[in-house]
Amino acid sequence: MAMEHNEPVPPAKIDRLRVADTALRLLNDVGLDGLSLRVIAKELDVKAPALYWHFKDKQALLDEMATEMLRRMTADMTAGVTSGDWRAILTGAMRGLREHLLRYRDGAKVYSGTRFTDTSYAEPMERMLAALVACGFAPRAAARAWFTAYSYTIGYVIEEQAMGPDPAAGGESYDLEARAERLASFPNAAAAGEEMFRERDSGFEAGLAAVVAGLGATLGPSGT
Amino acid sequence: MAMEHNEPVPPAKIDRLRVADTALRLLNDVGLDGLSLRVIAKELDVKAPALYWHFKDKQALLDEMATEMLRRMTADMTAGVTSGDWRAILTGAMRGLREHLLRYRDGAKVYSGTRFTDTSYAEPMERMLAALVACGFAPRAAARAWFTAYSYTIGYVIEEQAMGPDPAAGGESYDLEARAERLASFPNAAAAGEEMFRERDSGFEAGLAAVVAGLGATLGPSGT
DNA sequence: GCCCGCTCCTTAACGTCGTTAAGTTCGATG
DNA sequence: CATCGAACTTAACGACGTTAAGGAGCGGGC
Repeated sequence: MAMEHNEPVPPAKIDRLRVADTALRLLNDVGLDGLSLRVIAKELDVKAPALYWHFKDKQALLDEMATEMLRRMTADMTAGVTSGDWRAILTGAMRGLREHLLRYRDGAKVYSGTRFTDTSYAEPMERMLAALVACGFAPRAAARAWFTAYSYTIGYVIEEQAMGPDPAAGGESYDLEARAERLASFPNAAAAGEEMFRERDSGFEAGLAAVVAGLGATLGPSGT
Repeated sequence: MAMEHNEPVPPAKIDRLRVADTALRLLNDVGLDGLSLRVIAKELDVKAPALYWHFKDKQALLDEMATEMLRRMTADMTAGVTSGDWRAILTGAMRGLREHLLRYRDGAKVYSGTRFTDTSYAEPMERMLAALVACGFAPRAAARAWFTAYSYTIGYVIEEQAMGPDPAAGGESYDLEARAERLASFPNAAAAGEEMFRERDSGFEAGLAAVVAGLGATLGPSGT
């Protein structure tokens, strides 16, 4: 049992990836508003200014977080993107995108609108687009189809996460009764709230199915 | 020319609406990051803590800004929502939504995920949904269709505004040449960037047309 | 063996932010 | 005229992102 050279606790040097990983882990505890540099630094047993050795500012750290989220997406979504019909490919990709965004509190807010720190996004994107083209999409149509489905997914998850925790899993989140009373004279709008706030998974699927169907009809290969 | 009672400069009392209006005007100058309470207060010839008489915190002010944005949308989008086919109604509504979000810097970020301060959103929403139902949509399908198109639009404009100013109107925004070089081995992804970064208006229209077509195919009235 | 230079981090501090507490002004009301 | 509440100011707090200056540790060259 006697180990030579046993370091008491290896300080585990800090690099961009370890910082981004720690920040992503903290994100679920403290939320985006609570994610200060001092909090991240404390978790790394370091003082806040030390982070400026690895990142030029906080936005660069957030960009690295988004890039790391992307890397994890592509890491477990490599299944069957190269084959099968384009509908299954696109649907599966967007499902995976949403699923990963939901893993982190304010995940969609962190992810959307940030610029990736390297070109690691290009390879999975290339595979995706190449698959669409192989199915008969014109190259520009493939890009447009991808970005359209992407926009839908991002917008959906942003709204979803802004609503608070899923009412189907615990707390009631939004006071639906009081809402119904306020909207007594707007029956359709009141019912729409019910439709939107509940059944988030199936709601996303219904919208995604519509988007994919529409992409096939307007941008898709003419033959299929 | 002698006017009695001419106040030198009417202090123009402050209320929630005037604060939100001023903040929205400033938003285009300073951006969301630069929109501090002290800046807003200075524009109103007031000190920052005075705002706390009218709003419980900054988020309440942002909510009021989003609500005011919505009021302005509905104010000049009352045209022909009650009649016509649902495709034109939904397309027109989403076009108007995007157009208004683009009027303010970070408009989509401010708008998305905020909770409105009153029920002024319900009336236009009710009109919209009632029109869809009148065209043969089931009530829940109408709500789902609306929210799907809404998510797409929000997501699109968020990405759009995060890219920076429109390259078609002035500065080059993003270094497309360097980008092309970095993505030399990913031809489809490189071309997709071109497709997405340029032609924003027509890109939005193409995606919107696909979404609307898909909604008709999957959620729309069976007869039409 | 010593010193240089580089990497990585600390200590100290600056200015700004959202926010709170306490006090002031002022017009309406009794 | 006294009072009261609405609307605002002054002062201050703690936390934030960020910068400047410096120090510990360590490698390679003379």
